[in-house]
Amino acid sequence: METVEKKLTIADVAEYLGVSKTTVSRAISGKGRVSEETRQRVLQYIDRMDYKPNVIAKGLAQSKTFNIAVLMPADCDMQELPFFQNCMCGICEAAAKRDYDVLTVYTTAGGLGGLERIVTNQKVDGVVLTRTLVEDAAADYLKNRNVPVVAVGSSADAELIQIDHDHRSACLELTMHLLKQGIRKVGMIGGNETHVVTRNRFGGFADAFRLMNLPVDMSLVYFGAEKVAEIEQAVEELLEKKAECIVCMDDMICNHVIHKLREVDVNLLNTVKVASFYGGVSGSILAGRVETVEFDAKKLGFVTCNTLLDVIDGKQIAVKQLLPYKLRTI
Amino acid sequence: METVEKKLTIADVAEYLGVSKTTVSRAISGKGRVSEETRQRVLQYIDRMDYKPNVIAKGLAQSKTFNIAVLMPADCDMQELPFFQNCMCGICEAAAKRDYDVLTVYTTAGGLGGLERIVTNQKVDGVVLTRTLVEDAAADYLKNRNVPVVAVGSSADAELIQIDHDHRSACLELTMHLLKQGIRKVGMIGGNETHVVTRNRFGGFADAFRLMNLPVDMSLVYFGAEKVAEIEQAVEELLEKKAECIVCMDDMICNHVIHKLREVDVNLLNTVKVASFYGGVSGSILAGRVETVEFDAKKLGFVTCNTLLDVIDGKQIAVKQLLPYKLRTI
DNA sequence: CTGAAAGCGCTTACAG
DNA sequence: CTGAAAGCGCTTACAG
Repeated sequence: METVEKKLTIADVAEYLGVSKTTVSRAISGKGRVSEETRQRVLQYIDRMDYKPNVIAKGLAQSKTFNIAVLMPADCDMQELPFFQNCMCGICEAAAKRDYDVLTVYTTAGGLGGLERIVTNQKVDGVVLTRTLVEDAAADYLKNRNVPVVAVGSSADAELIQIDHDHRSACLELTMHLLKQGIRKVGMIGGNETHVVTRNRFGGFADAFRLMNLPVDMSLVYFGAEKVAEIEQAVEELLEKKAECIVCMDDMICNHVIHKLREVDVNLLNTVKVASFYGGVSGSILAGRVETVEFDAKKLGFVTCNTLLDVIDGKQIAVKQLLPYKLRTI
Repeated sequence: METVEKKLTIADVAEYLGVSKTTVSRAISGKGRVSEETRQRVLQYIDRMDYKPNVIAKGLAQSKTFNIAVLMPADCDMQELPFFQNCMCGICEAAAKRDYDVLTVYTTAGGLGGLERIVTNQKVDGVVLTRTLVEDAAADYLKNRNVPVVAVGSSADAELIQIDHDHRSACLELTMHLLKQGIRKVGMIGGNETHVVTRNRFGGFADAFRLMNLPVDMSLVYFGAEKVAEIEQAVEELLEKKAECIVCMDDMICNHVIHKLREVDVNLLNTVKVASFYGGVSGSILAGRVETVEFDAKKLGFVTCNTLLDVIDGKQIAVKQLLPYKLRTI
């Protein structure tokens, strides 16, 4: 019933049109001179026949794979998952636009995971790191092998090409926005203090106070709030200390802070301001007047992937790129 | 400083050893006769030199890619994410073991997304569907193109090879376990009633009552509980109706049920039993004596991938495979 | 058991 | 502008 028609090859096209494979190849790729007339005949025919070049063969001839690998943490927790997922989505989108595909490789912190296999098997032209560590075995491995790498987020490694949102400036601007409203008792709840991103955000926070010639009250700053109980505890203390505003370092913290505030008093959000870094994960829970800096993990992935492909194409790339952010009230 | 040594090829190996490429190829692949002595010399040399065959070239020669694609929903919500993520992890693990790699393709319900590109570009040998729909454009597309497909979960499409946990038997056994303890007023809170999995689980629930010659009290059964408020509402009603036990359809429901029960009375878990289908997502929240049926999304992915690779290898495969489950108290 | 040769489907100097 | 030929790095009938 169903005939499995065999795939058309460049040879078939050439034969039918009475030209050489060379000519067909050139007409398609756009490299090398072909008369406009011949080009049109070729393009028209392949369009009509729905001919698609075999990317694998093309790759072999050019010593390329048209694949990139994305290193995903195998050990990330539920909170971080949406970030990586959105990031991945953006990467795939950018890759597809340039006819690249994306191989997923899982690694645990510090390990190489499936990376070695994929590299020695020569299945990718480059790699994007979605998580950078201080001692990054994967980054080192790739550097030694001369495989193009770009990282999502900030890394201390000055040789590693990296793309990140400008967390410091963002937090500076967010805080400034609060201070300019006359708010002085600003609380902050953040996660792991050793993370680069946490430090950058706090840096911006402190910058704002400095610019306004105000002291930052460290008794209102809480780091390491990773569990619900810790966050709620911090909120309680901040309320006791009469904080006028709470700056949250991420979605999860923000959600718990809002939840806690409402639990204490449904109308508390009218008096205590909440500000947050917001990845857009759980918008439905937020409903008050929350000042946010919005980040777009998908766009971050998109830009990172494009940068990697530029590197693969041999373009000169800035080592560090910072993406813009927007302030918004949600 | 750093010399970029060019990759060893089969020709280099052959030349060094003074044999033909054919022989080297055969020694490595194990196909075709080669004297034991020659084979050893080859294997030893390539091991010493750390030679790895170029998988792309191998693929071209065999008209294979050694890639599979995994279709991921671009529009899934946070609750479902861990399932897909774990599934993906298992798929990648199984693939790597057989020297395959995994391309990720995002699709929105009903669409083809990047699938078409990847198929016409001939970049994969098969596809795993992580979500099956009633009207599945992707499944149809692949079927028409004769590309091997295997689905995670249950599908109504009788031609589609599918792997799933045995939700019906699991829920039967779980419910039976409760009934045998003398519990009679069993409540159930489930999600979207139109999902195959929800129906299967409810089917098992009802089966248990039937086997015990007991009626199922539908006033204790709640479907469509997707929001927190709905779940909490259901819990309240079940408490009013003096339910002795609440069977939860998934992790999220279970977490909210436990949370709600504790909120009403910290010790309520001692009197009201909770039973749940459990993917192991947020164990830390669970702490009581909860009867669970545990499912392992990672293993599901692992098995599914292996099945797909078997299909690709031309093996005969059962259309439907059901994975075992375990009852546990956590 | 072993090898020369053709082939997988492209690209790209090189020559015309 | 166009093409014959060699090459990318493997595999695999076919012949010995």
